[in-house]
Amino acid sequence: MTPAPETSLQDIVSHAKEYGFVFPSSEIYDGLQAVYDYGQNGVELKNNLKNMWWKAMTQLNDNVVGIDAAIFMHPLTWKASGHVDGFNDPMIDNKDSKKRYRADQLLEGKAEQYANNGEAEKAQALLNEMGRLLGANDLEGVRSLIIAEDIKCPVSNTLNWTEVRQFNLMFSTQIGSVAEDSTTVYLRPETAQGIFVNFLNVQKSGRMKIPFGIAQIGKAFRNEIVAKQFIFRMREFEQMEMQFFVRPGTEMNWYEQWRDTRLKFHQAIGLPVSKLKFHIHEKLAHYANAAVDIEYQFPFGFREMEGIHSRTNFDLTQHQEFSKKKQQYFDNDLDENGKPFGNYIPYVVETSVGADRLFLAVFCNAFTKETSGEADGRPSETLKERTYLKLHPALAPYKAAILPITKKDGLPEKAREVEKLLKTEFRVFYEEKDAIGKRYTRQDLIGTPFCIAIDHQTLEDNTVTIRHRDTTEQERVHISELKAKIAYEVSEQRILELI
RNA sequence: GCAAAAGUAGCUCAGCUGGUAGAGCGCGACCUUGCCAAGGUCGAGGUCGCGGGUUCGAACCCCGUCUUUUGCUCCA
Repeated sequence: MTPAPETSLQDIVSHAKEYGFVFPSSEIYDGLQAVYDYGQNGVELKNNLKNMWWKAMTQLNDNVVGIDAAIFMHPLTWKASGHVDGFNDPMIDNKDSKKRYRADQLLEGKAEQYANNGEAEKAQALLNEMGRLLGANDLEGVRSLIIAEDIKCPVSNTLNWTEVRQFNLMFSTQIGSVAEDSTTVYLRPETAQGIFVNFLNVQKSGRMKIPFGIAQIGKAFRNEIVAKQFIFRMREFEQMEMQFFVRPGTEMNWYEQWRDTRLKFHQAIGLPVSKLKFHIHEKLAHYANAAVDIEYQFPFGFREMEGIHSRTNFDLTQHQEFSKKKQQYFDNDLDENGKPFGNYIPYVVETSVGADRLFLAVFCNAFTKETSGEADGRPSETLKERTYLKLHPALAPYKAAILPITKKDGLPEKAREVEKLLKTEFRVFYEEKDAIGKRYTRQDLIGTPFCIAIDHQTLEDNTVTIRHRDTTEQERVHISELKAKIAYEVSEQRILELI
């Protein structure tokens, strides 16, 4: 067997759609850009991944608990986090140079020119007018002002401007049925804030002692300017985040520890070391004092899959300020002088992985095309291509397929007995139509690790064959051994033990 | 957002200088079939992305529009 040439993203997208993993959203209406739906097999794989992550966080760590916060949050949350002000700029494009500018910066630049020419009053008037227009959200007015002030693009030196557009990261909607009484709320752009605002609730109700973590899986929404690369960047996506609260000064140790633990997780679910790497952030966000990405080698290159950030006490401090509620923790542990560490706002180490990106990584890695027959020098007609998903058995949508070799002589009845035996423990697939080879192939394409064939010998001695997906090899086992054998192969335990 | 290319059956595609649509695979039924996409018979499935225009007549020519892909830009 020889490995096929590098698979393209196109192959992945096609396979995902053809075999019920990922569909474009609203496809019958021509689709909705950057939104995708998970199909019948995709949802199983994604659920399995989320479940593995959840267990790796909460079950393996007695000081990590989970929550499920609402998507809607009080609007002040996003003031405190910086998402409202920091991520809300009026942008304008010059049609000739194709350059994009911040409209407010263009006007401020002009005002500065006036000031430098000794026309301070004119400068102030311009800034006031800009402030008024932006405050009233009058974007057309801002554009008119730019043209009236004869502000040209420094590259093309023309006034050929597009309209001013507000590039807001967040989606907004209204709470309250009557328009006048309604309040603008946002669909959360990250799940982390739901954890921060519940920090004290969890700490107190769970009697949690620092260090401890809060984990959450949930949808988040971002109004991305362009969306590309399939489910890698979507407007609606799912995050798996854990915020770990630590004593100030210890954050770097925890940061390093979680960074290594998270890498082990990705390896444990089957992603090869060679396709994973750390990418350390040189330029840090305003809230972080250390940050590293775990990148996976997608068909379009190494890209961020998970971020591990040391977020300092930025978020809790912000929430304390905006909510006027103390976010302190009293640390009873004793320092080197024998005194309690006392009150402080904890530091936070965040691990944040995109469920959809993890799905894509696992799917890309599992997607395997092999050709056989070439190496043994036979004529090219004997060349066979085989495509299968080399998913970790614990992640596969179906754990086993039950296939009577023919659909007569009582074999289907016998096979149904085997199905009944297994279906309460594993998700199994029963099929009796078509040739056995075709049925094997169908299971390969969706990543089912085991095919159990029922033949005439089964009727005599209660043995079946198990055919392994990756090797296509078969072994004969007694029906009574089936459950234990499959249970071992598909067990989550074998993954968790590696982390 | 800009530029280029492409949209025909579930998938991959063919369809000549304009004359009202085809193949392979897949799908469904039946027959045959003892292990890696098996053979046979029958069958379902397309207002050719959408909207206009030219023409006696448009999948094909023209205009617009939507979607996708690739490259640039953006990713605050």
